[in-house]
Amino acid sequence: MDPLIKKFKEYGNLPPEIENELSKHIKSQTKQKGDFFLKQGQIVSGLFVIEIGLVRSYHIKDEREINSWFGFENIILGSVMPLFYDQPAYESIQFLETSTYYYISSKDLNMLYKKHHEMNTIGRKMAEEYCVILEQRISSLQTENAEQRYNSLLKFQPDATQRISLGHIASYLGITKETLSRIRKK
Amino acid sequence: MDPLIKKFKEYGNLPPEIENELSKHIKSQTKQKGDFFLKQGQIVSGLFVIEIGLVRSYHIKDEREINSWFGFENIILGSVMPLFYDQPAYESIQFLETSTYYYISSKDLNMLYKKHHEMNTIGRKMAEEYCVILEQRISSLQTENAEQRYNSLLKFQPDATQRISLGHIASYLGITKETLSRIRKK
DNA sequence: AAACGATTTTGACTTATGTCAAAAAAGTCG
DNA sequence: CGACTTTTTTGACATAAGTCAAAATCGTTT
Repeated sequence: MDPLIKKFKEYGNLPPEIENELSKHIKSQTKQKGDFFLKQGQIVSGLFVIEIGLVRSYHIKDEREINSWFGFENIILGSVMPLFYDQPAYESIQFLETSTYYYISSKDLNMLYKKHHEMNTIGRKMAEEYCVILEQRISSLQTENAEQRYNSLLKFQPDATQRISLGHIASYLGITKETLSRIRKK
Repeated sequence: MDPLIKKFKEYGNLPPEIENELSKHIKSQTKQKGDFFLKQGQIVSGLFVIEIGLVRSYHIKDEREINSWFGFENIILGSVMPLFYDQPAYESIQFLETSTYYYISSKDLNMLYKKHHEMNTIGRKMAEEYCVILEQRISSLQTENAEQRYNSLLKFQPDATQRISLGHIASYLGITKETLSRIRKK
């Protein structure tokens, strides 16, 4: 079974006929390090799961790249804005390692949401779970200093430090690379 | 029509028979300033809309109250954690003004989600929209300094300054009340 | 109006983090 | 391997924000 369907099934019941139809809309691709899944300003987007690889999402603010999340293997990934609003993506999604992933386009997914109400239970739960993750990140940014935020990252995404460059991690934590370098020295 | 149903209908189609059933589960209450909708640790929760009044959500961290959001009139409000996970609320929700609100319990809402798949379309869209709001807040905390975050708040919730005490706003922005007082003096 | 408590402001000082520039280290490619 | 680019580290200094304590202001109740 492809990894995206497997992931969907973790969130709710997926009747065989819907699974069958869904599977027709799922495609697999392999992209090189540095390639994009999605570029800021595009309306076309989708949901995906990485089988092997690593991705980051970022946006530009005051001519700087701000990393908003990192995506590891076997996690549902995507950009909420173009999915929900049919609006241009606020963020770009770029592969940090050569990656193989399975995806469904926003267009196809929204079509399935309309056609099969059961799919919305899965969609609702995915979105609700993502809300909880976002709330934790807000709490971390709101109350913790640089070192505590770094430790939170180590705790929840331990391999981040192995696979992601210091500069990218610093941006994600909302600090400079110099500060992160000094935190690490300890 | 009660404000909660009206709000639900903004997110998607609600067939009359489901609306009718839904309306039986919606209750209205009036609470005094200082009263709670929900206390940290409770599993029982729900979604609500305030007709008149104001509410805040907060949690305790290192013996301090950290405000996570403020809820004004005619906005869907609630705590995602107990709704999604059936787990104890991470946050408390307390009225900052005497408030009249309409609510449905998590239990009843989850029952309706199971019974009527159409309801999940509404639930999915509410959660997705909330994700977008949370992402904006993350970006603000991640990239802006204290003064810029205060200006962002003024922009998106202009009456916050009129109705919410300086201390509560400072906590929401992740700064001390002294710092906010100095920003305001400018 | 007086008295009380809570909230906000102010001042002096400390600490965390940012900035800029340069050096060191690590990674990449012919 | 050696040259080149990118990333990380280091140092000196600047700035933003926190801490603590006291005074001022505001709100509520009698």
